[in-house]
Amino acid sequence: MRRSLQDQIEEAALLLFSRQGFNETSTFEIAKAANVSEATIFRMFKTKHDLYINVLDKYGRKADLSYNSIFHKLSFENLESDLKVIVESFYRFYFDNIHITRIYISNAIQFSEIKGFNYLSFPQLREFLEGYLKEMNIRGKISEELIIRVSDLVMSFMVKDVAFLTTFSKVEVLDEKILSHLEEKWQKRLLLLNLML
Amino acid sequence: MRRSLQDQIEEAALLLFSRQGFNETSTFEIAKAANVSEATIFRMFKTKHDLYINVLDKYGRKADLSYNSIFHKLSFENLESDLKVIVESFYRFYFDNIHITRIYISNAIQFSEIKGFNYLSFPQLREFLEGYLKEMNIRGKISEELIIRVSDLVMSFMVKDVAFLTTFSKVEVLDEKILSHLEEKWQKRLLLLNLML
Amino acid sequence: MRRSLQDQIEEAALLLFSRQGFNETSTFEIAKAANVSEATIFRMFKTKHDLYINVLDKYGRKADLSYNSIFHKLSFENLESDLKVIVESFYRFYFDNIHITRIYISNAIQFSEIKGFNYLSFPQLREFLEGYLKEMNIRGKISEELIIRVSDLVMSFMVKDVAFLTTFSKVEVLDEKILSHLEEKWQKRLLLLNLML
Amino acid sequence: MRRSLQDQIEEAALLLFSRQGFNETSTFEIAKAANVSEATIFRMFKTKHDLYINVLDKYGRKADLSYNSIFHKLSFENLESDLKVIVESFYRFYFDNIHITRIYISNAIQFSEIKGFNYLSFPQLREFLEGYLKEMNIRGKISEELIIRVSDLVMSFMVKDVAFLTTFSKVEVLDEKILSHLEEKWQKRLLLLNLML
DNA sequence: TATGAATGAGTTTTCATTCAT
DNA sequence: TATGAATGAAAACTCATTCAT
Repeated sequence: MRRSLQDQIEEAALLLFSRQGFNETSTFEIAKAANVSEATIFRMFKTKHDLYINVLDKYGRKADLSYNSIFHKLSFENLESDLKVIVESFYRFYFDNIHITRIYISNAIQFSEIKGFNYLSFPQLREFLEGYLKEMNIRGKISEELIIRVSDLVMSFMVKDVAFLTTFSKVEVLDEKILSHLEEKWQKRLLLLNLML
Repeated sequence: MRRSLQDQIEEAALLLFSRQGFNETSTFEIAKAANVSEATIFRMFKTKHDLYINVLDKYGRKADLSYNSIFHKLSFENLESDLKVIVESFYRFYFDNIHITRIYISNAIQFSEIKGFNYLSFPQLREFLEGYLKEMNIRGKISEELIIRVSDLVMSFMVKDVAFLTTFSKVEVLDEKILSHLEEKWQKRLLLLNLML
Repeated sequence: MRRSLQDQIEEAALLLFSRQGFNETSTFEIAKAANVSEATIFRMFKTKHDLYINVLDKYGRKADLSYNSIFHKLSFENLESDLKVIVESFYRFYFDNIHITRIYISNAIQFSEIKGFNYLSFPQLREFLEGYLKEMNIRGKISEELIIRVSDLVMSFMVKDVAFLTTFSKVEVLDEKILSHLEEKWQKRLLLLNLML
Repeated sequence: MRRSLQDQIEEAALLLFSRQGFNETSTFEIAKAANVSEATIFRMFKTKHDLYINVLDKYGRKADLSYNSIFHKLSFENLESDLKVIVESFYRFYFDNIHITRIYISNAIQFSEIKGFNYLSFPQLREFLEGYLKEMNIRGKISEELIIRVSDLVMSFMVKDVAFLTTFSKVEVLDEKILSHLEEKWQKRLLLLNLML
């Protein structure tokens, strides 16, 4: 029961911190949104800042890419079509974790606790990508030196897109319209990648 | 004399807004940093928000790329070496205007007045870059269709670097160490560009 | 317990608003007088203005003439002696509600929420008076056309007295001296009324 | 020239104090309305309160009934028609001096300097009225004891009307509509006076 | 003389946090 | 355990008043 209460608070906080920022979100608002009293929040978290860190940590950890679901969609034959699949999966991943993503991006300056870069460039995502590229190298589809270069490029485009969509454009849901727009962009980007091969 | 005082206030505000954000900076802090009373601030700017907008506008306008100083450094022969010059000039430009740049990047979510993207991708910088590429096209050094693709790529890398350096890493001065690190990165990026040619 | 605290605040506010006016009374003063912190006031009332309206409403409603206590003092035989009784009751009523009365009178200009005239001319008081006069008409003691004329005259004198006593003379308690002075005045005024009969 | 400047200030202050009250009117507003700097106000008047008193005194003194203009309109034959003339003159007088009148009425509570009653009941107006009634007594038109009773009654009605019109109804100009409404009221009031004769 | 510039002392209001129950 | 009640500290903002020029 208590667990559930703590969850309620953390969820409400996540959403509000994501939409309004830390200082713009009052504990009163969080309490109301979580359907508890302010006092309850402070019994569970020493300070508002504590709650913040807790939320970051919890949802940061939770954000976990399900590799298998991607793996079995890959051909390991055609780099281009595989990258399309990977890229879309990544976008979906970011937007499935939209709130934590946005907090990391937009509050990075004020809170040194956030090592946004690492999170955003998502070591795991990069790792996954590089894993795939290595496999492709083994299979003789790309040269070794291209592994890092391709992953750099792909992550760069991804991160930039996500940052701008979530902060400047305040997009919270990745609908069909946005997806097709991104697909178009990547059509051209993949042309560039083809050149590298 | 008055001008100077207003300048003091605006400068102090710029710095503090850049380092701490809008809501994390109190008018008291600004007053102390500018060596004036809070009342003086409010005589000159109706509200704190007014001061903010004013600072953005003033330093936004002030940020102006001096084209000539770059132009005469360009060979218009070797794309790679020219791009190196341009890219470094751009970095320097962003860091000469570090505070306004960071404000635009980090406060974009909360203030719709900020069209951070446009500013950051600096229409003028992009224009300059495209101008150069067009010239190179005329001189037969690159194909027409590459103009936009190259400029997109260059700006993407630039913006991402600047965003991460100024917000996540809180770098305020572009020292030799960072420059050489960036140069290294670009070494590889330019290889990629070469492939496109 | 909470009720009591709110009461404290409202009472302190009533007194201070009555003596000094709205703008001349700071929330700090009210808090001090009510023995609470300013924050408590603002938890209970969204704004200072809200507190003001609340006080007006609460004490305005509370001000309620107890008819019975007057009725059984009336002879319904002698108009003059009955009017003396009524008039004194009215004065007492106004001074029992001295603070709300004074607020209504003196702040009417600035706050359109206050329909001071209606309050001051106390529909209920006038109603009561007219009720009595109608009864006297039925009993054949006065003509019908005199009902409204007498009530007008009596209310006019009353309102003027109360307004001047409470605002210009700042009287807060209706002591014997004032009462006897008013009685004297009414001696003459009743002579006038006798002429009308 | 300076005289003119002081006049400007006093006039602006009179108007604003009348419409908004003392505390609701800032020296900045007065300065702007008077087309001078705030500093100029404080060179001429030690404090804002000084300015207030000065304005009251100046315009209080200035408010002066022109007896002659009324006198030659009186018949000294018919009390009723003469009173109509006098009463209308009085109303006009109050509204010609609307601002000072309203200040006296509405700020009386807060400023003990204002002896609003004396002003409002305008010793001179009452004097004039009593002077007229004495003359009528000499001419055998009314009994001596009625002099004071009639003047009391007339002044009571007048003062009440003016107070309500200027404060509750915020009337500033005595137009035909209001005048005819007042005339109607006095039609009935004069009936009452007739009874006294 | 007249004023632009500057401010100290205050105002209303917010909010994270504590505490008694 | 959960919370309603209470608040200290600070925030943005106002304004009468002073002072150098």
